[in-house]
Amino acid sequence: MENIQGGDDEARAATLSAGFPYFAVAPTSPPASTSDDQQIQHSSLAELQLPPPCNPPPPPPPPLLDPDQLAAATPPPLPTMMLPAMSSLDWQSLLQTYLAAPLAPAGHQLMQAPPPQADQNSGENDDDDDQAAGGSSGCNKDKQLAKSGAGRSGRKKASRPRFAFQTRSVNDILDDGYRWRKYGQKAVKNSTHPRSYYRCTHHTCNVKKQVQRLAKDTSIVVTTYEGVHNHPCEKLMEALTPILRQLQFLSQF
DNA sequence: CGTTTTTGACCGGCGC
DNA sequence: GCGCCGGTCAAAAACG
Repeated sequence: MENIQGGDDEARAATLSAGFPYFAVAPTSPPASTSDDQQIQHSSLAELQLPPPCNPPPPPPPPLLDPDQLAAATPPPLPTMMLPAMSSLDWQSLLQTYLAAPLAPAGHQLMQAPPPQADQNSGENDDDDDQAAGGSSGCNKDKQLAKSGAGRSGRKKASRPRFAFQTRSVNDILDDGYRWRKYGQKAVKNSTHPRSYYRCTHHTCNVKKQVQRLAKDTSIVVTTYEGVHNHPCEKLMEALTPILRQLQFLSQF
């Protein structure tokens, strides 16, 4: 099985796009919320050589407002999406996951990553600076020894939905509307750039994401989301609040 | 002072 | 069984 985590980044991207369900995001215009120092370029689907979608996306819901009002009240339109055939449950999960980045600078390729797997490269002994990952050497801390054993039983759980973005940005961290806390950083094989690990700061939310730059094109950031948020996106709700207020106001008549 | 980031160590899976 | 590697933990440092 191709190594999705640590191998060549191009091979990784190719595997992601070729071997797994995906939906691609083809934004029509840059969002207004793009950060000042984020300069995003839009990559084309043809350039990425994605296969054709399995089926057309579901029809959009009818507008709730007069088109003129809608145009005045709503932010720039969400990107169009091409989606594979899935159950409605999968759709909910997929779309919720996609909502993890509604405010992110557009211009990204979104792919579903394979389920978590053992992803070691075999045999290769490439020279990278992954020194921190060395096995248990002579040094030990009493506290860590005390917590060893059942302390880290949460790893390698059942597979959760994972989706990878490719974003061309000078910023590693995209403003996706959620708050994240970094809990680790690792150097990975065949890449000069480390991979960063983030967890959603919401108390009950267990969504994680990994951020890494492509070795071959360091202007591209690969963001892999794992899990589905179980709470609303703060910034999305913030953006929607005026619209909801307007809807409430208009519903009085 | 509370929160977030950094960073070294540990754990578990897998290939050899 | 050993070593490599990705993922995670948690103490210390940095930050606002």
